[in-house]
Amino acid sequence: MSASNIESKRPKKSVAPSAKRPKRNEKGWQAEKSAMTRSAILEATIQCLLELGYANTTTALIANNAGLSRGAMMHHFPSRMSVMRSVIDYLHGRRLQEYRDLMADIDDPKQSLSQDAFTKSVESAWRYVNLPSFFAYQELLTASRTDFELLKVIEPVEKDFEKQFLDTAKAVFPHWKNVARLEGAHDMVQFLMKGMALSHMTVRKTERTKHVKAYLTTILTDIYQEAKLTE
Amino acid sequence: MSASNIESKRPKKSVAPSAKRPKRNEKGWQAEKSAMTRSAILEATIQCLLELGYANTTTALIANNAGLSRGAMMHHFPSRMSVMRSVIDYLHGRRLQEYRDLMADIDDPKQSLSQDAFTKSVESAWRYVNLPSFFAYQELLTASRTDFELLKVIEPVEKDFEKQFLDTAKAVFPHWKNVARLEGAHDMVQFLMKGMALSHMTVRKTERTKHVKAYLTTILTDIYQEAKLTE
DNA sequence: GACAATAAACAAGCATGATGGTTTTATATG
DNA sequence: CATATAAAACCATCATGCTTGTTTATTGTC
Repeated sequence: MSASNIESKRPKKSVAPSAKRPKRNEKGWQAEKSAMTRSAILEATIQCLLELGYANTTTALIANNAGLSRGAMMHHFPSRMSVMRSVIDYLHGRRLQEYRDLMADIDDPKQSLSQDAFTKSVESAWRYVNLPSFFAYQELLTASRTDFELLKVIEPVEKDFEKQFLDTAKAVFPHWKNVARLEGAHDMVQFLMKGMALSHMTVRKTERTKHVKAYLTTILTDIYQEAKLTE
Repeated sequence: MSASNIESKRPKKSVAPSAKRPKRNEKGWQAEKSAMTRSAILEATIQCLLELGYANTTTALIANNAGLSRGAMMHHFPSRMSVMRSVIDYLHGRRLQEYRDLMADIDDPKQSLSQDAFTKSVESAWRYVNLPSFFAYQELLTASRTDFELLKVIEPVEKDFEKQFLDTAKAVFPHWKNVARLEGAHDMVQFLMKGMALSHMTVRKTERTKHVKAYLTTILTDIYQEAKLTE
């Protein structure tokens, strides 16, 4: 047996989740620490999903990445799938939050929607599909195509997500009254962004991206103008 | 973990690739049989990719699906990666061919491009991203994000594919002179179709799909009209 | 003492690549 | 033509390493 493993087998304590650590003599210290550990495991899992993909995200790697032993991890999550379940829920909320943050303050409550508002929303949508959480979730979604267990978990979440996602878009554009047109525009944006994000553009990526985004902005403006006529 | 396959362990001879089988006393029978076996292995691999995903596509399952022993398979392809290499090349050609077939006879050589031509091309693009070969390739592409070995194989192929893909689109629309606009339109179509194909639309899938396709058609018409002005 | 958190060791299963051996086909030679 | 020999195709089995989930042991907290 040679020391072939470059990485230390010992869990590294480095990954302390970015939060204050509780003092040991406080009330509820144990509970809080437990929550922090859980959170660290979820973050570590997401990291693994991003760097290694779903298939290679093993329980050992998650534990190591979170800075604890595999046994400790299995104490918090009794199986690999149970970790994934929690990660899916975690990403569900996080992605919605990130989307809302990105889309905040776009529609001017005082006036009708301007070209500028659409430019901003397209840019936000593009940023959104480039977030780590998007790729991590996408990894789970892709795996669920051929993993029935995972599909059972992610399907209802996905359904709820799609609804809340659309509702958020509606909330962002309160001036846009024609709901059917708004939904159509929402689909256009999301499908385009997703298609771009998941395409391996081998040449002139930035220009093409820019061009598509610019054109999409004009499309949105057109749809909105037309929608206003049929209010 | 994966769906427990209750299939027989014994290789099934059923998967004879859809071609005439050569007579055994002919000249070059062995070579031809070898080619058929290789082909059967590639088809079996694609089948596995579709049904089980890249991670669960094991050499044992491929061999079983192709109707021969693992040993025999390892004779033709010395490693799992070598199978994937060949599958990637195989899909490369096949997908281009399928796209060309779908896009054949769209541009009327006698007249300018009609609305009908764009409707047809959008429909073809949609069919294209719903072919098995698209999903099989997508499985490989997704895996390559976190599998460096695979990435090294698929990257140059992807690059060549993108080029030939675009060239095909150009060849399909010889009347479309403004190349920059054509490329932009091509991107719009491909990103949209890809985004739709890879989205798990949980509600009103057919209507939304139909609506996006219809709107995309009008977009293409607009882009083309504008492109004609700047010829 | 009861319980939570952690660590370490264990057993079973699976996927991979490699080995050794058998059958079938091709080819060279008298 | 007959046949010896090389080459290709094929099959069964094995050793290794990895992953999972379980179990056993240790430490610290209420």
